[in-house]
Amino acid sequence: MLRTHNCGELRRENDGQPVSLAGWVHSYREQGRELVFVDLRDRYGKTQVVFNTDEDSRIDELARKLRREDVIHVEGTVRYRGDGLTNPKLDTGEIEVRVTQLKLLSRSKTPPFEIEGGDLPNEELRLSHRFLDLRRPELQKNIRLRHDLTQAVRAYFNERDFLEIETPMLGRSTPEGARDYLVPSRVHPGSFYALPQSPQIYKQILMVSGFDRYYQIARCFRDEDLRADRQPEFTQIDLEMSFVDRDDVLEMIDGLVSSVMKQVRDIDVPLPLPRYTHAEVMEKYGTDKPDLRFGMPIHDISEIAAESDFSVFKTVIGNGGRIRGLTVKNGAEAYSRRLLDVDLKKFVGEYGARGLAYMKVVGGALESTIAKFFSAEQQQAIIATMEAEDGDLLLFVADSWKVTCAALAALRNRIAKEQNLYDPASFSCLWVVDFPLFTWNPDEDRFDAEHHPFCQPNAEDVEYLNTDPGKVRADSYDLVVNGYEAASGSVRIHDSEIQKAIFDLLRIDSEEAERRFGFLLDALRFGAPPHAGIALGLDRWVMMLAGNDNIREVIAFPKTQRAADLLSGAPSEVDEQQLLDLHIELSEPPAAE
RNA sequence: GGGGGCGUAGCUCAGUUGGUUAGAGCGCCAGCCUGUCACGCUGGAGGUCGCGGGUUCGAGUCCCGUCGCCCUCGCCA
Repeated sequence: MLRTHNCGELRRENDGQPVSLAGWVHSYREQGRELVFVDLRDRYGKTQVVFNTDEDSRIDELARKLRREDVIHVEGTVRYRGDGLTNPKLDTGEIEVRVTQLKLLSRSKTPPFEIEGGDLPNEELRLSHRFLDLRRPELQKNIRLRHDLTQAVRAYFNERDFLEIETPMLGRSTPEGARDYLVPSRVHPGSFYALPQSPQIYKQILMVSGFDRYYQIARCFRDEDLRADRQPEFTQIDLEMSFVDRDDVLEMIDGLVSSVMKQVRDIDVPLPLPRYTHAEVMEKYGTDKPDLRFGMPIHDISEIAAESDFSVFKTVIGNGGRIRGLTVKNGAEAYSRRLLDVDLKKFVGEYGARGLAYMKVVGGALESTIAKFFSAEQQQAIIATMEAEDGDLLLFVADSWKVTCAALAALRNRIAKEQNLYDPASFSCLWVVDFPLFTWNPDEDRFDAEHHPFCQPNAEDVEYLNTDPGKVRADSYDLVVNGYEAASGSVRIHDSEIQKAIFDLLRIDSEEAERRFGFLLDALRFGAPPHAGIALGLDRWVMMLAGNDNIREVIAFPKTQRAADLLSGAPSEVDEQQLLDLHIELSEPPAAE
């Protein structure tokens, strides 16, 4: 071993002890020719080491050549620094190591950015020099947190009879859902594997095989556009249970969430986590993943507006639309006319809203350019419906149901942030249940599965399967944390006849269904237990627990928005021979250098 | 595919209505300094203003195109 201690553990009690340390030169301070201080750093902390000619002039000579990020090994003696000479900012600040032997293990080029202190460099540089970026304490902390979370998850499931089972990365492409990452087969010309979007089918088959309780920290791949909270490869905490119903899964995850939050961040989560129906949150918050760290629900004034003289609202209602809005408490003064007419209007426009109407509540009545279209009685009705008081600002979107949802949900999040309506360090966890089983796809003239095609219809709604499929609720559930989808799951179909019926509704004919999912259908015909499961987005959980809003901050080697790895240079062109082996011919030659 | 933002020294940024030799802080290099710890002091080096084209007597600045990064809509069973 090169070291007896790490750089974060020496204390005054170690005074006089001979030690050896190794690490990176974090900073370097020369005091005249014969006294040199170095803060030596490793992932445990920093320790000041001292070189002094009194001890050995050769060491001192070498010490003066040290530069930041050089890797060195020192031997020496721990010494209390002396009264008035300690540094309270360092855990090891009461002591220093007086060096008697110095060895330069590795020289460092001058780093392109500072490891600590100063403004963060742009992300491009951070990603191309990720090995340096990862030395920063923030990322070290995040990666550590990720480890802690993963271990807490494993411990929780291991204690409850779950088996951790791996499933294939090279699988079959199922064109439903997200775009697949494809891997060409060398031995089967013209055929491709797909990287898993999730281990969905395999884990269901594991239930059929009798494994009863499965979990996996599973890497998943989706070739879709990236966002701040989305990477093309990401990690799910995936699990599946047999002989359970919805509530069993929800309770299991309630326990997981509270246990993990307590363990890794000492956060107390009251159980059970509240449950809302999909219909309820869409009506109240306009989204299936509401951030409930604050209130500000959506209110609907369609009925009042229909009776008013305001033709813009009446036309929308005549076309089957809705007039819905938000009440910004004490917001009347907070938003200037310019902000409302330009910024916020443009903002809701991104979600398809053609306009943003606003009113202020002043002296118990409405003040607005459109107030004149509403009678005194209607104004009172609006104030009552919006639960508004003097000084409040009312914001309205008049549009289709869908557009009012999207625009107001986004607006609600934006305003809450701007108005500091919540503590960003707080947590709100909730379940959303009873999602619709299908959504109508007008482009393809058919229904699409809202969750995935293996989701069990709610028993009460089975009668609508043939008459009104849009009405059928699914036995599915999402866990929402701070406005993020943090987990998603469902009770699965374990009857091949029902599964076939669902495929029919999705216009996947039996031949096609057999071709795509035959192995699952076949498995379901050999004695499938009722089963249900869920998958949690590990990266998002770590991100939230790290107090971050960017998933790249909790992934060691993330990709850019264009799915490139700036460190390794992936994706890259390959040799002609590799393409030949894979029977691949490029339709367009790559651009010349 | 659409919308928005950014790109000037190694890093973070400033740079006026288009006008002399493009600046600052940090970092880097050299020297000085025996108790520093954001050390201090003195001096110095360092620029394809992302790239290409255009307008102009003159472009970091204006116009067109293009590349990269970020946010976002669509997309993400």
